[in-house]
Amino acid sequence: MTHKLSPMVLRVATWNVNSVTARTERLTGWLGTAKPDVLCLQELKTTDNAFPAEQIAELGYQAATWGTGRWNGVAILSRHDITDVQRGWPNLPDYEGVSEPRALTATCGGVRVTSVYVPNGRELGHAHFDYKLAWLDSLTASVAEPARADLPYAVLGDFNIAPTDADVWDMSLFTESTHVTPQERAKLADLAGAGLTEVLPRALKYDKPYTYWDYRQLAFPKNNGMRIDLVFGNAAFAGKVTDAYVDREERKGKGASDHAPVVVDLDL
DNA sequence: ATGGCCTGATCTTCAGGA
Repeated sequence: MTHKLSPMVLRVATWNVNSVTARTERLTGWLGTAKPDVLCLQELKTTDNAFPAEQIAELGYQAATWGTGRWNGVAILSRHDITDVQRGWPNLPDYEGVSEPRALTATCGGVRVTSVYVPNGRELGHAHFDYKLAWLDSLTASVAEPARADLPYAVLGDFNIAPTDADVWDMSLFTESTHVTPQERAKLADLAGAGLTEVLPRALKYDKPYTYWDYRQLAFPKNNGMRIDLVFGNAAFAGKVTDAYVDREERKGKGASDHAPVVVDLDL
């Protein structure tokens, strides 16, 4: 009689919390109910010292953070030991001379993950849009090695790009806008070309798995959303996915982030 | 029901978000 080890089930998620300070209660609540093993966070909007590490630790989570203050900021939370933490990568582009905290990589729970907050781009023709494209080029260069590795690896986060027209509630409103241009979408194709496959989430309600709804104009009740929080995994990661979904329930109610978490379940 | 912006700092006004 053979003895078979039970498979390692792992839940990995990503969530743009739009200020971890304003969202601490929401975050701890979601950790308690969704119970992710690994959670990538974006838009901390605070410093490493002010990150609510104690509240996170009470729930059994370690945290690696890279936050410098008012804008940006990324983190990786894990119920397993976090090792090999890397802030950004070599040749990470600056914006106006500042190296912004938009990417953090770490190994935990048998997977390696990069939490990314891709620059917004602001407007077509803006210097920030060029920064966004250059930043994505540097991301693609950085994943070349882990994309080919045997260790499951994924880039998760707020890409500020809707991969297809179907990922926007009304494309007629985006004729001269960032987030939907061929240039931006080509960068996602480059990421796929480097060996990372997109993990597509299912929707918990309606037909579109949107991840972001503006706070204004009743966007959420009307489901005027966008799918801009994405997951790209290498073969060792993508091949082990058993389910993926957008937790739109977390977008409901008072004190919600304008983004919903994306959850990926793996059977390693 | 899920309900007409939110957050943090430059702090009563603004930049940035997307």
